[in-house]
Amino acid sequence: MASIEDEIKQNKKFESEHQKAAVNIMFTSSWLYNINATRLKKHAVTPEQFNVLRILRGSYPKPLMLGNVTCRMVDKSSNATRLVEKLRQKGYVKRELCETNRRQVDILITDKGLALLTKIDNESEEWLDTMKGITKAEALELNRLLDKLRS
Amino acid sequence: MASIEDEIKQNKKFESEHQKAAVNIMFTSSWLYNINATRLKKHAVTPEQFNVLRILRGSYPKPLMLGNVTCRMVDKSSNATRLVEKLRQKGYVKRELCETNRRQVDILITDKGLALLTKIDNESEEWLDTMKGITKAEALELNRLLDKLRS
DNA sequence: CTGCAATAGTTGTGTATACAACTATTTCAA
DNA sequence: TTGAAATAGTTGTATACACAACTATTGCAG
Repeated sequence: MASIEDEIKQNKKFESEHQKAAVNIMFTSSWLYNINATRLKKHAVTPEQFNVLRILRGSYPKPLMLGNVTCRMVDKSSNATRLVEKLRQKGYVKRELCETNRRQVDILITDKGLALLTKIDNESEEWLDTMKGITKAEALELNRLLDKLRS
Repeated sequence: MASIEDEIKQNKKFESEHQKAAVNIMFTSSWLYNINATRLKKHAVTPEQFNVLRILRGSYPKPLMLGNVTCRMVDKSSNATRLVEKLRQKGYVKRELCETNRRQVDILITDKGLALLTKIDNESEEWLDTMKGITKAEALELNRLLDKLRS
């Protein structure tokens, strides 16, 4: 079970190589997402919540305002508010009202949040295995093609 | 704004080309999805509903049982029931109880559903434009790399 | 100053997905 | 023949996203 035609049991050929590539990207993304979700499930966080935590670690020890979390997310959305609230309930992040600009909410990852990421990092060899179907040179080429597609 | 690092405003480099490729695939998938969703919005169907309609057209005039719709979907889910119900309410599909196996529900696209797809096909040049950032040869290479990654 | 536009975030509604528990029907082995 | 397992689909609950309407605060042009 390798080709995208087999994966989605498509009888007819795709209309074009370009259309096939579009479907292939979305299908492969879904495949990656599900592997990731399964791996994170034992820690009771979703891929989206995990992504937010990594963004906050990238800024640590400086907090990030909510808008700067949003614009760094893989899937942009207007829901950073609700994602952050879920993480706050679990004790992984803190919310602080900004003194100098009272419209703004600063988000900071807690020690508990950092510890969770460290634990997940330590067991992420299996996750890298997911990507080992292609060589480093091929990954490089894949990145080049995807960047070019979007430009 | 081209590279994936810029898109998600990543300060540090990725740990590896492989990890970067994983993020890049998911980001590009989200980018494609949103373009597609916007294009379909004027017809009041979602990309998921559109995908189901195309699957049913692929089988037309033979109906497909629900399970065979599910396994052809880009995003597998246990919700074909609910997607089909939305399409039925809009008059784009019909549900028929199968005579020979009463567990099974056969789904058939209606004339109205076929007409909708035809209309959307006719205006899909803009959608193909989305993919024209890469050449046909590059699309072919992209498909090869994605299929290899998943194998 | 003053009030309008811009900025930052929150929330309601509709849609979709993940998972698990559930009903109904069919198959098949003891 | 019968009852457990397999198959096909439905539904409840939790999570997340898209969009739009909303509050609150800040900035700035006149």
